[in-house]
Amino acid sequence: MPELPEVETVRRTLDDDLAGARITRVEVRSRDVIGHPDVDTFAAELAGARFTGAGRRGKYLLLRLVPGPLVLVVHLRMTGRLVLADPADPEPPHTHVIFALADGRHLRYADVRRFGRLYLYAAAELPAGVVGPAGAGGATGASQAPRLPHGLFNLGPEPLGAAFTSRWLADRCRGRRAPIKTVLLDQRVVAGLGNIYVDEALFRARVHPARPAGELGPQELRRLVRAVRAVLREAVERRGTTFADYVDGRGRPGGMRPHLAVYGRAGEPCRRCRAAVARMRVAGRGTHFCPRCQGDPGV
DNA sequence: AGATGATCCTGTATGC
DNA sequence: TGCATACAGGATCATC
Repeated sequence: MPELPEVETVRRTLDDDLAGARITRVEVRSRDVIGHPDVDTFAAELAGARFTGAGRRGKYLLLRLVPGPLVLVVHLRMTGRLVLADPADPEPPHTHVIFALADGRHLRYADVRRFGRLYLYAAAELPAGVVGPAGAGGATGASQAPRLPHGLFNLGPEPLGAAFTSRWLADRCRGRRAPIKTVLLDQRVVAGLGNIYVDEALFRARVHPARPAGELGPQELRRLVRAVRAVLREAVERRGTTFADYVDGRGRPGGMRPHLAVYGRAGEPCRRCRAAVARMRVAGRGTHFCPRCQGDPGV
């Protein structure tokens, strides 16, 4: 499942490999993977455009192009893959979009479950810089942001950036009885965490995933912010986690999986205390944790 | 208003 | 052995 480290790894590979490449033709085989605008406009606007660089916001990949400037926004969701390949290479199953490049290569979008989406925007339509926090401190209460087309317009701070602080997190947790895991998975709170790294961060911070968010103390929140940063930094360094589907822009799997402490390790010994890693359901998600290191959910 | 559940989708794993 | 069902999950939408 591509989360921030996986998307960042794809970004880096494509930023290196795609810069300067010009699109000659766009073939959309599955119309439902194009989220905006309509398919014909999407294909027509991109034909002839040239890639200038790759960015990322949360789990969204942002491929910049000229003229326009345009931004091709890609969300891989669960099983999406964006891979640059030689057309002679065997095509992955469930290939839905092909960008033929002037140099002969193909950028392919494949997605078994077809949950992922591709969007095309004029750069001017996208929020400038960091979208999430309104800047002014203590802006409690109603965030009067209107409901916008999709999540990209309503993202919280980057977890590896300066705006993601224990104070920010504390403000989002105050008074909430929802499990802390639910809060951390909310992309409006912090942009880029998914099921794997949330479980890993909670383990590193020694916080039980089902703890009501409003009951966490300042020290726990500080630990959590540090743990989120540490986990994501290490995962980026190891180029992401591959279970079944994830590969980077060159088709290579990530190297983080053997280093995960709890995710996917139910029944195996905790790396810290040797107690069996447990699995439960929190916020409708499979949740992995160490019952000894991460204490009680309640109180 | 905040939280929960259904929805999308298909490969893989489990159950009988 | 084979078929049927459960499960995985990010984000969105409907419904408490």
